[in-house]
Amino acid sequence: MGEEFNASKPIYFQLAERINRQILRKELQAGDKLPSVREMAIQSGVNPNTVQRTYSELERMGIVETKRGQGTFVTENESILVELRERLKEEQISSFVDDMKEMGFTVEEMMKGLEEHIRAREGNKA
Amino acid sequence: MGEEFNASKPIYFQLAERINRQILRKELQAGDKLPSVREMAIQSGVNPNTVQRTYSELERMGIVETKRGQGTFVTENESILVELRERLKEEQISSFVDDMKEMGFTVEEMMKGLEEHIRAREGNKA
Amino acid sequence: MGEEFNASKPIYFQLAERINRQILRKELQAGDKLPSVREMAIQSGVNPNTVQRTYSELERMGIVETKRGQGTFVTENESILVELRERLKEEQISSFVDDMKEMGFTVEEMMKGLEEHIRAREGNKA
Amino acid sequence: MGEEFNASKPIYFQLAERINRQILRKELQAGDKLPSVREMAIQSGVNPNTVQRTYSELERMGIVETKRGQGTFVTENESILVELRERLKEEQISSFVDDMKEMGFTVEEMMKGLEEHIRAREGNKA
DNA sequence: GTGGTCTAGACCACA
DNA sequence: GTGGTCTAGACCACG
Repeated sequence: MGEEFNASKPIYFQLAERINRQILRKELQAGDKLPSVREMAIQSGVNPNTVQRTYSELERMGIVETKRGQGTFVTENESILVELRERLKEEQISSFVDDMKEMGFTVEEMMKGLEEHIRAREGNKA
Repeated sequence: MGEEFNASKPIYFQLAERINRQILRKELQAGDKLPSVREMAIQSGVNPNTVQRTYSELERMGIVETKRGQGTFVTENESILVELRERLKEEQISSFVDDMKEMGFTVEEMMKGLEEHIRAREGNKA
Repeated sequence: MGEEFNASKPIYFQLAERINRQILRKELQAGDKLPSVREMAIQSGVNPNTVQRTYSELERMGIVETKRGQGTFVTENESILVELRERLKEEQISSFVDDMKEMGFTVEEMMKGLEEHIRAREGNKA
Repeated sequence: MGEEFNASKPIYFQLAERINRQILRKELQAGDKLPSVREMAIQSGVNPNTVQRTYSELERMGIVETKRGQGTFVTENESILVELRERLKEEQISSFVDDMKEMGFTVEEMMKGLEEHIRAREGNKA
């Protein structure tokens, strides 16, 4: 049943992250219906209240929309999804750069290391 | 009392990571004495056995050397420290790339995003 | 309850030696399951944590592999077992030669004594 | 102050072994005076009664002789020393062979391994 | 059930 | 004082 949850961040937050990634990877597309709160609770092994909170957060961010009596859907507003994509990219990059700096690496080392890493992996694309 | 520990990775492991980063940042230099097991236990708020395990792991990796009755010291073998630096850099880069790919980003997006991020931060150097 | 432990070397280490010898003697073969940590603790009369440490060391050496929730098994990688055999043989020989030299015996005396000892024991094979 | 004592064998016995080895290595020769009980007790960091027992055992074996009012001396009876030498050699060899057999090695492997070990060490004689 | 981690508190050898 | 080992007993994640 997918990955388990981490104790360091709130579960509702991790669940939201997971859904966001599914959207980014196009596993969930604009307009797709999300599982119901109860179903998602069972799938994820968490309390329905937790799922409810996750959906609320996602709705607050404009990523999903709830239609009374029908369920929760990925927004059809593509620009929001584009923003989401940009925001997550920036977060990831930002924490990468911060971590590297915390370890004493210069930006030059990061860029050079990244290029080498990618070049080395180019042969065996997964 | 320094940062707290995360529940997702073993404490002894996180403590080792922390020390490794201190070494990378030259806060701990070759030959420097680490706090005694008991002292580090108090500083970190963990059990002395846990610190002991951390120090053992670091010793197994060659990063640290213990002198009986005297304490634990950062190895004077600079080449090991250089290797450590390279290994941690590669690990960090590797997990960054994997995470980004998992989120559906291409290598081009990563590189471009990174460059932009760095350029944007160049003005207000912290 | 098998043999008792010696006070001169750590128990976890002696237990590892014992298991290594069982593997060399083919009492434990590649792929065989070792007793669970708790069971081995009872059999050996030591604390489960001590057994855990023994198993960890063996795993670090590649001699044993753990499958979560299933148990600890002798590695199927035969070449590691061959290496183990060679390493232990060399260690045993090395300490024998060193001890003999420390007692003032020449290599000629060692070889000759060994040959005689073996020839004398050849008649009454145990 | 030399090596420490092991908890697995009685201290008086280990002390006797040590003295025997000194005799084998000619550090103590026939007729030499051993340190007084009190002095040896201090040198070795053990109780004088323990040293006394060691000397008694050595005397029972004919290896040393006590002269009232003068001290304890290595026997002048060379044949006893030769016997000692032979006995210790045989003990060492015997336990080596038993250990190797316990680990599943054949006598052929022992001999071949020993020869190779010695040949490899011939270049850099200590 | 399995192995893995952590704490508390003890004892040891070494210097 | 230092690090190293051991025990007792607890809790966890995984299957």
